[in-house]
Amino acid sequence: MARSQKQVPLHLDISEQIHQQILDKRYQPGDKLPSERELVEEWKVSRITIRRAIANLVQQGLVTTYQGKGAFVTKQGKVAYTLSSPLMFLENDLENKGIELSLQNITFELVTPPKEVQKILKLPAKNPTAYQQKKLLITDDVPGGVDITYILPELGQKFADELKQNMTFPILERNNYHIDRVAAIIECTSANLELSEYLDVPLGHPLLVYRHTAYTTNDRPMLHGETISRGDRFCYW
Amino acid sequence: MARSQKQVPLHLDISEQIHQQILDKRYQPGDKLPSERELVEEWKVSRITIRRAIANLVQQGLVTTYQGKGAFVTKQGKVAYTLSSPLMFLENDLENKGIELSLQNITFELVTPPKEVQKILKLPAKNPTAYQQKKLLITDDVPGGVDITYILPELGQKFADELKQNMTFPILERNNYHIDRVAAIIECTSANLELSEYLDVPLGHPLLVYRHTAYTTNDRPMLHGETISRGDRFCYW
DNA sequence: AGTCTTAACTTGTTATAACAAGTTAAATTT
DNA sequence: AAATTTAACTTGTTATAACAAGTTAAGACT
Repeated sequence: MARSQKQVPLHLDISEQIHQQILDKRYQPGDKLPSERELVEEWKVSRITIRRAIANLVQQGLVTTYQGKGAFVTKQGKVAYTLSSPLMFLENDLENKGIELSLQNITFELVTPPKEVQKILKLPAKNPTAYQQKKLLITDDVPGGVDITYILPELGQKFADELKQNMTFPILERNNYHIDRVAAIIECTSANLELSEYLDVPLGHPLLVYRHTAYTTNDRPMLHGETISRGDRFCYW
Repeated sequence: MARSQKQVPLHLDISEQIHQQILDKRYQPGDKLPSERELVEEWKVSRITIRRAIANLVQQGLVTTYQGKGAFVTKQGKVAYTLSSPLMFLENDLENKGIELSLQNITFELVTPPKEVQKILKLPAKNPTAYQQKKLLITDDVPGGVDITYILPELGQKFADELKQNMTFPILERNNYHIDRVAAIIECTSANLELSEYLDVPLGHPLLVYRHTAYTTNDRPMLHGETISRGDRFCYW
């Protein structure tokens, strides 16, 4: 088993070879990898090296580990958000694809938003407050995303109850708060501890961020927020 | 130093506290964290725990380590791709922002593409070949993205030299191959070994993927590829 | 002054060891 | 038969230790 004459660390060598075995279908999605003990014997290295090799695969999203059970080849499969008809209709959009979307309110409270948000929402310099809402987006009973939105205080107060149970944009439209324009950027981050717990992913897991600001007539901002979803389960079309 | 009554592993406790110190500006972007030896003394734990704590921060993109130098708080700062005017004009787009874009051809060869690509490009069942080009996108002398594109053989052959030095879309337009429509999805992945080496990021680093297919009249596909860029440096607008 | 060597740092890799904690199925008891 | 306990797995956490490899600056030598 001629190991590529050093230079490359062992753990990388091993994880790359297992990676190749996954590509070669020796281990298929859903399959359990050999246990750490077995891999230690197979490769004649210490457990720390095997654990690092598996960690490499986990970081690449190829393998998922469960304490007490084992390490399994990750099953892929992404759902596409449709962007062309804007995000407001996400609910219907997913429904068309046969995916059930439900919401769970995490927090809803009046806060002093961070500076950037104050600026975007054009809040008054003295007493700059807005409602901050955190919502968990659950698709097919699995947490798929988190929405963190800052809403102008008058709107937040008015629709507090509704906001806790429904998608934000349709509520405004229904109540004659016309959304004139949505400025949006799509980016990508790594899960921090809070997000990793909400979304049930490991620290650093890649996440898609849809950061948006909704304006009504005269370019007056109504809300600003970000919808953060699991990068392994969603994409924008 | 009442540690949150166990339950939470030490390395997480430590990385979260350092995270908080970064937010509190005790360590600012670009600053060097204390060395592992110093942190071991400060926290009275073993080096393995400190290393794990720092690894947590690295995975979240908060800290970058350099062998022999130390661990530094990552500097942020993203560049926005403009999507509304499609990607073809990326070059001008970045130029407007004062960013210099250069290309470096990695590979350019006739291959048999994977099944999905064969289908998308409507390649003939017998002898399904296309040119595969890998290009490195360099912004301000730093690798920022990789473009992997499959091009119909007749086009690839015709513009081989040009393709190795310039952006793909403008070449086609210049030569009267009109691009009628571009189907695109944006998603997010983790860096595998190959990408991590090209883009100089750690394994598993979040990456933005712009997967596109360009069609000419009559819905005839011309090329299909993906532009993969560092999630910490780019976003789509 | 300028170059080279070296010593003292830094992070990276790997081994051994022990125990914690979650899962599963066999063995035991009810 | 059903419920409970236990034993044997699994991965997760943490400590100690030694050496490899990259960086930096002080010191020695031209």
